[in-house]
Amino acid sequence: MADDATMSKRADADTLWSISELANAFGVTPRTVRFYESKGLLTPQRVGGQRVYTETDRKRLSLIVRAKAIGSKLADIKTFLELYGREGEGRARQLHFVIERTADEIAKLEAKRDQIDATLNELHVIHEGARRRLAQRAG
Amino acid sequence: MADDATMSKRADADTLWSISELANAFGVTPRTVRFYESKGLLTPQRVGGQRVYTETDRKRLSLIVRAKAIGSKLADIKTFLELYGREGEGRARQLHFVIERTADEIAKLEAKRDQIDATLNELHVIHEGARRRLAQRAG
DNA sequence: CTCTGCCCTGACGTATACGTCAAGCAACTC
DNA sequence: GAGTTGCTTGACGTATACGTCAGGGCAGAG
Repeated sequence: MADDATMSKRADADTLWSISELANAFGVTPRTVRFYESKGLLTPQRVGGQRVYTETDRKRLSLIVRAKAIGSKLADIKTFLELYGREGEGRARQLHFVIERTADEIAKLEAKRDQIDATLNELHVIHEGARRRLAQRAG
Repeated sequence: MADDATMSKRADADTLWSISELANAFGVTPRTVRFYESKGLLTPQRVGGQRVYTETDRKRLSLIVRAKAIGSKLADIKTFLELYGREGEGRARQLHFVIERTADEIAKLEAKRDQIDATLNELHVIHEGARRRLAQRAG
């Protein structure tokens, strides 16, 4: 099963990054990346003391950045990341944990999206109202 | 009783709240409400030193709480509130300001909603994957 | 008249999420 | 081989959003 798909993936999957390369790729600072590591969100390998990041680390950081963008706290993101890590494991309790936690997160995010939609509606009302007033004034 | 609807409406519009009543109504603490005032987000009237909140204040707090729930910072919420305040004014520069700021906020929120949708999709994949594994295991 | 309850204003403490030095090692360049 | 660049680990500083006393006032109940 170690086939072509695996091989072609490996070209990407084998790419390694330094801390500043990875940080720049996501518009954050090296300090931020180290901070995430100190919080247990990233666990890069070391080569002579220097941090070396793999594709897996990159994906994790990607998720962190996006989760932050939607207002999640780092502590929440940590459990969130653990869902990805545990998904592969087959034990029933792990699966139950994943199912419950994802359901929770889904509910939370959907509620958040509803709030955003409500706020968007209000903003549209204000926006269009102001535009109409300006148009009347000009006309 | 002259008119039930009018009366009950007036009762709402004229209802006054103490700080703890208002705070409890939104699940926050009086300290939080005072903090928002110190940041210029609320400007209740005073009666012998004591804060008295009207329906307008209540609506503002409602907006603050919701905006916070979707991850806005208090500083942003302040300008946001000012959009509501300025909407009534007719001066062209004010209208332009409102139009631009609302457009900005709309763009931001739509981007945020897209991020949430993307994350929701991933969560659904994880959730369903785990459920299938559990089902196979059971079956 | 004291007790209870709610209010007030500072002032200091706390959690989160980093930024900003400081001091030092390692590799490459000139 | 001195300088530049990039990495390392602390340690301390900062902004946000409050929590938590501390100390005091007023108003009604007993």
